Amino acid sequence: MYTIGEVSKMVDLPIPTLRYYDNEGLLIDTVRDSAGIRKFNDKTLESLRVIECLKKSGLQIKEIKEFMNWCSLGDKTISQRREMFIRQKAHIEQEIKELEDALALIKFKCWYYDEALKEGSEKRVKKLDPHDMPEEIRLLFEQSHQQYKKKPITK
Amino acid sequence: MYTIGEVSKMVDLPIPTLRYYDNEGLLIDTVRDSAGIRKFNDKTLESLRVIECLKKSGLQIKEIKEFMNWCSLGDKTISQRREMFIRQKAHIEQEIKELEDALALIKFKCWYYDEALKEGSEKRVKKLDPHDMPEEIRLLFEQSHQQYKKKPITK
DNA sequence: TTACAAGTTAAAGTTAACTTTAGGTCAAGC
DNA sequence: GCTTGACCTAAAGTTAACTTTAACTTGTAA
Repeated sequence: MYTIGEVSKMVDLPIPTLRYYDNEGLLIDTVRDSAGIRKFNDKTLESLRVIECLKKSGLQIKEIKEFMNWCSLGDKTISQRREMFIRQKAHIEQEIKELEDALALIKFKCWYYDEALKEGSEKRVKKLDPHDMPEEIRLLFEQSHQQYKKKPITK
Repeated sequence: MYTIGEVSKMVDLPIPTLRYYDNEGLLIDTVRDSAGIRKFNDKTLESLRVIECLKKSGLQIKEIKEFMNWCSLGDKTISQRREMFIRQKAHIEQEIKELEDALALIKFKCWYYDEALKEGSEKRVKKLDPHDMPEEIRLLFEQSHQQYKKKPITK
């Protein structure tokens, strides 16, 4: 059994955040001692891991609360819970893909500014055509310029 | 030259968001016609791409404004801009890593609930030891349980 | 017994990034 | 000449997820 301060240190979350989660109904396995002090256990740690994960996958606190509620309703909610994870899997995969595209642009810019710094000026590299870039850099450029590629407005 | 409505459709951002960015000083190449109407060009589209990317990398609007400002100051700010991209590269790589760990937990849970659904109950799979899981699933489990691994509180 | 450390509450405050509202200008088409 | 659609502004409103504040309790140590 852990106190709120111990859990706070273990999972590196502020105490008020843990109280906030508890008040919002995200921490379903908590108990209180006779003085009203919260007592957490290893299930709480596992819940906090799942909460972090579901937050990262794009769920809001109230949706996570709903999920925790399903958990406490037992086997009859298995298929809802399963479907939520399937949805959030797709969501997080999309998010990673978008971050990778952003990373491609950032890597391209790192190269761009390396060149500019070497030459003391952006002048040359600014007007460089993708065809004249090193293969690896051109691929980064293209990956980061997939969307809204100067396509004319249809209608 | 594009109007705000055209740009809005091209980049799929609401018109008020584009005005907001402009007011915040993120869109440095914009001009106005005699009636005060914004006229955007291809540089604006490229700026919006960079803005999206820097937002994804964890920068705030006011930091992006500062960056745009450096851009308009020319060659003497090249090394600052370069260092910003190097920092944001590290930031976004860390973010991707964290999302991948979250994804590992989600994939594990997908498997978990697949099993539970097959069996009509969580009972068995809930008390399963990692050693008795399929190799692939055990790896997901371990990847998602790297942090705060029941380590006792040192002081 | 007095101080302090760690817990408690309800309620108000914060923050960033938009988003909405209300009111106004302007050019084109009927 | 009047309506419509697209633009403009300043200012107020929204939202989620905390975070802070102020006041209180409780258990241990000096």
